[in-house]
Amino acid sequence: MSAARSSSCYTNRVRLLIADCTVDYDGRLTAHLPRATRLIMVKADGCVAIHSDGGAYKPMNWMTAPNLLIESSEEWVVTNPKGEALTITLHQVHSDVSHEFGEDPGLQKDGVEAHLQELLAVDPERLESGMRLVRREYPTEIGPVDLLCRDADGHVVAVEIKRRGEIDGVEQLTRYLDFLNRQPDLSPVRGMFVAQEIKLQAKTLAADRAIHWVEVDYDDLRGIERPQQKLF
Amino acid sequence: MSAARSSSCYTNRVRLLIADCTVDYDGRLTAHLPRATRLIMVKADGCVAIHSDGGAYKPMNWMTAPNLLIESSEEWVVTNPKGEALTITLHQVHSDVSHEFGEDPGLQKDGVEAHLQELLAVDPERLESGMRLVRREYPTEIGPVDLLCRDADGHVVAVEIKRRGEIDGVEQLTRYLDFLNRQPDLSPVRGMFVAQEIKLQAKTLAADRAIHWVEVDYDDLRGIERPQQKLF
DNA sequence: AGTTCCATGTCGCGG
DNA sequence: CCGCGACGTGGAACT
Repeated sequence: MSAARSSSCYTNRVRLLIADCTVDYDGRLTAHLPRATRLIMVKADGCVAIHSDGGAYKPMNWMTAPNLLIESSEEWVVTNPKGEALTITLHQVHSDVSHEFGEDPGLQKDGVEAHLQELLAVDPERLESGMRLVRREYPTEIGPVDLLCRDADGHVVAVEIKRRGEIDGVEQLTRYLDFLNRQPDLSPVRGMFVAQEIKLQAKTLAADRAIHWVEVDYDDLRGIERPQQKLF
Repeated sequence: MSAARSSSCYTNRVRLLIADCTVDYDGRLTAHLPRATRLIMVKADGCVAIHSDGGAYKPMNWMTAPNLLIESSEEWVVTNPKGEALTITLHQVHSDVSHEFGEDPGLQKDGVEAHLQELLAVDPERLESGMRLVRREYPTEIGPVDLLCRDADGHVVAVEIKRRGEIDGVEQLTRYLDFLNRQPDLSPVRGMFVAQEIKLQAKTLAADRAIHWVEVDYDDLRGIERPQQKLF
């Protein structure tokens, strides 16, 4: 039996196999797929995904790169350095094609939290008059605070930024405040919860904990970043 | 131009299109894919996924069911009831095949949190000497506590079980404790946070709130479940 | 339908 | 490489 060895030797190539197969995964959990017809996709980076005809974009089983694919006529064994293994038993192959893809220019995104944070770090006065940035991603024992600022009076303000303001964001900020207020050099620290849109529940909880909240308009902020756009 | 209308009219069928395309998504955010060769997958439930040749199983862009696909020769427009839209402009179609799949028997899983809970409910002494189970899924106003136990001294212990212990698990347990401690027949209730692996931050927060934490070994627990395996 | 919570989450960034 | 938090999280179970 000749076992072809192939890991990261693909180059911009996707292989699509439609086959009657049985699948076993043994790794972070144990899972088994009884025999049926499915799509097996092998991407350029060597990752393998087994799709059924439904259930959205998530495959039923998969292995992410980097991994090693040992392929014989009836069985594929995919293993990775973490000790996970995926075994695909091929009962009948209906189709096996592969296609060359060029380099992909990649996805361009807009409107995420990181961008909001950037814009507000540049101009904290948007949050409150006289606000100055101390540090972005200010570290604490239980995680980084999005923005640490000082207000017009020189008092420290911990700012938590979300795209959408929900109750767990207020919880997160509350935890930061608990820890920050134990540091004598910072205390008293007050909180500010910032999002494009804040749910009523979150506003209520914030108010109850004396945390100010601010809804910011993303397009307004962008306008500030590129004011020349408004001149024409 | 004839626009074919097709939403949930597929039956156990997957369509695979390999095409030079441009993609725009406008919904929860705005995203754009410049022109390149990609795989477009349409599943039986009408969901659409656009894959490049790398980057694990997650597609670069997608629309989950239910949605409406309006298809012309050069452009596909996928919309859903939430007002999101995916527009695929087809510059050149290299391949367009579809395959009939039978009914899929579905995935069989093992090793998830529910199983951990079962094993610990059978033998709570694994958590602490003298621990006895009062009830699994003990109901509170804000949700069920995984295990409610009594320790060797007869004090009530609320146990939260996770596969991996992170900070929000500690938050969840804290909320349960708040509620449980308001019940005079139970109070004082202490918390115990249990997982196969607990992150340092979660340990820190738990310790800060006087919540004990225990890391358990899943294979050990299974060994207890099937001790006969060890006899041979 | 709305909400909550799990997930083999995946992904990207900063230390 | 690990730790941490965001994500168009997705998806399932439960109210």
